[in-house]
Amino acid sequence: MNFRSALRRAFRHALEGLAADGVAAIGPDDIAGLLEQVRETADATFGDYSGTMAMGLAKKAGRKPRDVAVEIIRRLEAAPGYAAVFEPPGDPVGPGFINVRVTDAALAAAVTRAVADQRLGVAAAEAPLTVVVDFSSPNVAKPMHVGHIRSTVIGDALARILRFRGHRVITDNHLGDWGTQFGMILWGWKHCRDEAAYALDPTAELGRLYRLVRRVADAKPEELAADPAAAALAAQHPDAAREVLAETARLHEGDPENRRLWEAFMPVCRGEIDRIYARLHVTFDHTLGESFFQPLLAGTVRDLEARGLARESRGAVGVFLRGDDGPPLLIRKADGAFLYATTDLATIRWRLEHWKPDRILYVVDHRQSEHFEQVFEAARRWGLPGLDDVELVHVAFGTVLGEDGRPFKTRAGDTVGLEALLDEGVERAAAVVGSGDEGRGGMSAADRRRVAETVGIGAIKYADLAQNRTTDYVFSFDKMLQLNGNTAAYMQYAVARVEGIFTKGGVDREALRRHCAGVLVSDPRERALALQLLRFGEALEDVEADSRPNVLTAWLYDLAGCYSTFYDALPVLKAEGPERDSRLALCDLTGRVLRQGLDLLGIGTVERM
RNA sequence: GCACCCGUAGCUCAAUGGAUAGAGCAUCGGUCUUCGGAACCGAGGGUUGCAGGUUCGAGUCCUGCCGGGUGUACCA
Repeated sequence: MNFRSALRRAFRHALEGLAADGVAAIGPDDIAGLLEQVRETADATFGDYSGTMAMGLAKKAGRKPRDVAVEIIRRLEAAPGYAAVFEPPGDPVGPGFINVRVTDAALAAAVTRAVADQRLGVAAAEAPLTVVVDFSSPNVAKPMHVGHIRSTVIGDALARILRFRGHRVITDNHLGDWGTQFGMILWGWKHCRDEAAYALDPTAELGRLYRLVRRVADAKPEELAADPAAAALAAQHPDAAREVLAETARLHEGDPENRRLWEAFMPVCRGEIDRIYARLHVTFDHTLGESFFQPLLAGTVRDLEARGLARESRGAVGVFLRGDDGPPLLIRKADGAFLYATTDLATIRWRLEHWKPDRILYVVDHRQSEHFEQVFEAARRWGLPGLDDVELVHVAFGTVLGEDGRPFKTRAGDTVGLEALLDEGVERAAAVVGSGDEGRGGMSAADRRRVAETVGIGAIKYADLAQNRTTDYVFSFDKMLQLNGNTAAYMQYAVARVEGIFTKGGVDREALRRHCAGVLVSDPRERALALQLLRFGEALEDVEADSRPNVLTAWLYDLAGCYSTFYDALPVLKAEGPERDSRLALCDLTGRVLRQGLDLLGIGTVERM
């Protein structure tokens, strides 16, 4: 049961009646926007939901806002299905707020049904869509670092949530496996490889070559001053930057040696990132990297040229989106190599042909917003069949900062490796887990390690997801591992507390779910908890609307708060009869919803911690 | 130069144009003979960077400033 959806249906009926009766000129296209003004109240003293459209409609109707509200209310009460679920709205409040309260009977019935429901009372989307989620997409030749975690964690959460909502979700890791970074490794391999080191630890050696050559090619004085090896190499090869690009171009042209090296290096690079995905419990339906689309690139450029969208300029080929003055979107370099814009355009076409999506989400750093604007615009002008009906969305996110407010780096100024970051999170979590009450410990060393892994990884993910993704965020182990506040550890603890009740009480949860006669919502704290539980589906709808997982974390945190208040004030195991069953059912549903919600965020839970 | 993003409590952050701008941390106070106290309840703390404007209503939209970040023709 989604109360908000039910109430919006009733409001739709009321507003259509208003239009039909000539009270206000409301067109069919206006209705959806007006219905968005039906939402939960900011303060429970106003009721559960409110409609605020009367104030806006007043001018259009040429009447006072309160009069319009009265007209809406009269039709709302008469709407089919309204009275079965909601109390009569009464008079408008203030300038024209229409406040609505769910009846206790309807609330109790709905929460009782949710207890017996596999989907916890969450209705699936009425119109399932095919959604491609393009996320993570690291450059395989570079070590994964803290910057990759946001795309990976946010993208995975969005995919899980959309899937639970009933959409057909296709996740794709669009690996950077064909760009200049490979030219760096190829050049490094040819000029300064350490074969013994490569035989021992290929990943580390490729990482060393990448870091070394990047410094040589960039030739920034301050970096070279700090790195004598790079400085010496740079002095020896003043033309390194150009040579690196040449290696990349040769790879793209099919040069046998570079191709052979690429094929040798790829499994090494893939193994490295797959290990991290396994640890994060992140999976993909497809991993179609840039190299996969490489055969399509020449045709993409030709097609865009043939349609008069792209043309040669200063030796390169670009799509001029803003006339001749603005910078073009380059799709082929003067040396013949293709760019990521080329790949992105070819990828859109390929996805359209093979997956027929309704929506494609690109979970990528906000710094690339201009790139995506241009790519989306170029794709529209390209006139690909079916593209007019596809939503292309850049799900942008901010930078990860250190506690000094600068981009997150080690003291030495290097980017922080993702694996080291996860290790530190788990290590710190182990210290926190170990500090708990020994009396109910009894956990083996293996259990404690498992719990620390779940809590540590969960803390890192949750901290990222809990923040509005559009802003930069400050990475702090101390804050994310706090046991209070909106953190993974607090949420996981809430789950463990619920588990504890059933263990201690020896309650058969399956039987409870089947036989619970009815949940009671007579106490305000029971009522508040029940209502919050039933808003799970609304929270997921809101996450989808703006691709914002922090809406779900905030809702889960509120749920945990409702539960704590309920549990602190009212006896559960010590209650008797129907009241005991009712409260146990609320506990059971809370535990399952918290667990499901965390699972949708890609975060694990434990039975004891 | 131009474009985009950001500026909210001491700190880290919330708040689809709605009602009294909310949490956590920190500070101070309270509850309870612990159904997991890793809890609960409460207080103080704000001219939402500044100045205008639109609106019944602005942290949110528009304009101009100030401050910070990012991007800006051949990296991704």
